[in-house]
Amino acid sequence: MKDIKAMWTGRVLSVLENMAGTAGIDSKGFSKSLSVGKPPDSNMGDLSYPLFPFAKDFKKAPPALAGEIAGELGGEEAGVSVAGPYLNIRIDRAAAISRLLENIESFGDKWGSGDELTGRKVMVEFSSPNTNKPLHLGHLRNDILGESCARIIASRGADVQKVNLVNDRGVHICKSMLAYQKFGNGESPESLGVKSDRFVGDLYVKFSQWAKEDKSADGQAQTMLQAWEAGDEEVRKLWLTMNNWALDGINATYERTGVSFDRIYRESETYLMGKDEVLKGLDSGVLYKDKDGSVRIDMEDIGLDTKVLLRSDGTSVYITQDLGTAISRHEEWPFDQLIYVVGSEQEYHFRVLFYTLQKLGFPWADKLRHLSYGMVNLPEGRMKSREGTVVDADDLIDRLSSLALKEIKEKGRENDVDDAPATAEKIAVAALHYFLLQVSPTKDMIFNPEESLAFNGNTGPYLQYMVARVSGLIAKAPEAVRSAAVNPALLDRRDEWDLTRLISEFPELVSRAAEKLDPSILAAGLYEIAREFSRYYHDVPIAKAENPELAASRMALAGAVLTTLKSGFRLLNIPYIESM
RNA sequence: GCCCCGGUAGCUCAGCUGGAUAGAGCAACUGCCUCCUAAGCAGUAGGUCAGCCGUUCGAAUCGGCUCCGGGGUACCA
Repeated sequence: MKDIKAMWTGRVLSVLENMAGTAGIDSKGFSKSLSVGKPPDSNMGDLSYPLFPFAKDFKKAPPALAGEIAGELGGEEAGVSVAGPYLNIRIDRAAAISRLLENIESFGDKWGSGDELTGRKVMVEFSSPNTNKPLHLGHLRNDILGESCARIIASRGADVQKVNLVNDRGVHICKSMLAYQKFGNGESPESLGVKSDRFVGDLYVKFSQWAKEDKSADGQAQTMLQAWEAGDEEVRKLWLTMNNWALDGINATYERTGVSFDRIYRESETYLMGKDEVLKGLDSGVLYKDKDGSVRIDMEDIGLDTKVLLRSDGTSVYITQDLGTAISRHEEWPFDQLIYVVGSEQEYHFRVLFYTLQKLGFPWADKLRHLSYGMVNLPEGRMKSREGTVVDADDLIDRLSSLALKEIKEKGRENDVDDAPATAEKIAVAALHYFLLQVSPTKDMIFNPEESLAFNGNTGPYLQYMVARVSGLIAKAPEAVRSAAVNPALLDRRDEWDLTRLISEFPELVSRAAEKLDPSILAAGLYEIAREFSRYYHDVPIAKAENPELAASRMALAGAVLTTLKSGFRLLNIPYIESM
C-alpha cells in the first residue's frame, strides 16, 4: 500500500512539474506542497491530492488543475477522477487484494512485523512494584503499557530486554515488617489462606492505623531501617520472608495478566550504586558541594533549579541509585535506547536524571527516554490509599472474570467453550487490557468501575468475539469450500475492499505505534477492522456464498482478518479465544 | 509564582505531521435472530471542537493571550 502511494505521488508530482515547466513556473516547492490524503468515501477513490496549494502558482482554480492532471494521467480509465479541487486516484483493487493475500500467507503469525528497528537494542523498564503491597490499577496500566510497547518494538525488529526494578527496601518496607512483629501473631499467608502479597499489604495498612495512635511508630520504622542497613540478622530474615511473600503474590498477578520480564533488578542490590559516579562528578567539577554539605547539580542551563544528588550526611537519594543503575545497565548491555515506563508525576525526576548523566559525560544519555503516562483516576477523583479507594488488581480481575462467567452461562454457551472459567478469565484480561490501552498513554484516564466491566461496544471482549466468530467460520468450512480455488477478482464488493485496505495498512500501524510508543494507535486500528468485519459478516454470506469459489475467496479474506486480529492481540497482550 | 500535560456529543474517548459533511462506544429512542455465535447489525437523536485573537486559499489540528482541571516544582520514591 505504501509503495503504491509513493508511486502515485511521484506521478502526480511529475505531471505538475511538467506543467510548470511549459508554463515557465518555478516548481521548487511543489514536492513539499503536494499532500496525499484519503477521500472520505472509498467509492470516490483511495488516494486524494488537494490542489489548493498550486492555484496561486498556476493562476488557475484548483478544480481546473485537477482536470488537467487527470487528463495527463489517463483519466477515469486509469482510475483518476476529479472531485472539485481534489484529484482522486482509485488503485488497482484486484491486484492489491491479491498481493495482500499473498503477503498474509507468507507472513503468517508475523503479519504486522517489520525490520526498521533491526539491530537496535532496547531496554524497557516497567512495573517497578513495592514489596509492601499488592499491585493496584495504576500498576496494571503501567504493566500493560510496558509489556505492549516491548512487544510492538520487538515486532519491528528490535532486540528487547524487559526489566523490572523491584523496590524491596526502605522505610515503607520496614513498616509492614514492624506491623508483622507487632500484630502478626506468627501467622502466615498459608495459615490464613490469604494471597501472600495481600497478607503483606494488610500489615502495611495495619501499620498506618497504628501510626495514627502511636507517635513513635514512624521512629520505630526508621530504627528498623537502620538495623536492616547494618545487616541485623533477625531483621534481614524477616525481610527476606516477607519480601518473598510479596513477590510470590505479585508474580502470580503477572502470570495472570501475561506480563513477564527478562531481568529483575532489586533495589536492595542497587541502592548503593551511583555514589561513586557522583563523587567523580564532584572531582571533575561538573557537580558542586553546597554550603549545607550536600552534593548538587546546577541545572540553570535548562531553566531548572539545583538538585541534591547526595545528602549532606553522604547518603544516597533515589536519583543517585538511578544514575548508578543506568550506568551499569549500559555497561552490561550497551543499549540503543532505554525506556522508562513511569507515571507522569515523575517527569521532573527523569529530566534531572537524563541531564545529570549527560553532564557526567555519558554520550548515551540522549538514548534514555521516559515513557510518561497519565494517572488512572476514579469518577470521584484520585485513588487514595488512605481512603481505601485504591482498586486492587486481583480484585478487579476477579470481578471481571466472574461477570464474564455469568455471561457465558446466561448465554448458554458453557458447552460451546473449551473451559468456561478459563475462558472467562481470558475475557476478563482482554476487557482490562483493552480498556487501559485504548486511551493515549500521555493522558490521564478515568476508570469507571461499572463501565469498565461492560463487554459490549468498543471493548476487548468485542474484539475477542469477532475473532471467535471468524475462527468458528474457518473451522466449520465445508470441504467443497476448502478445496475451491481462491480468486481475488471475485472480491469486488466495497466492504471487501474497505477490509482489504484496513488489513493492508496494519503493518504501517504497528510501525507507527512502535515509533510513538503508543499502543492505543493499534487498539483503535484493531477495533476498526473488527467493526468492519462484523458488518461484513452480518451482511454477506461467507462460507455459504453462492458458489464454492466465491466462498473460498471470501474465506481467504476472513482468514486475513483473523491473522491480523490475532497478531494485534499478541501485541496488545489480549488473550485469544477460539470460542466464546 | 514558575514548568509540564489536558479541555472535542450527557458520560468515556478517537481524530491534532492543517484539507472534502468532526468520529466511535456507553446512556436514550426505533427496528433486525426459521439465515456462518444477537458479547452482534442497522437507524434516530445528540457538537459555538473551553473562549478570544492571529497565521493560511483552508484551523478541532499551528502560534499568542485568557479561563478551567490535573501533575510537578523535597537532603520522598
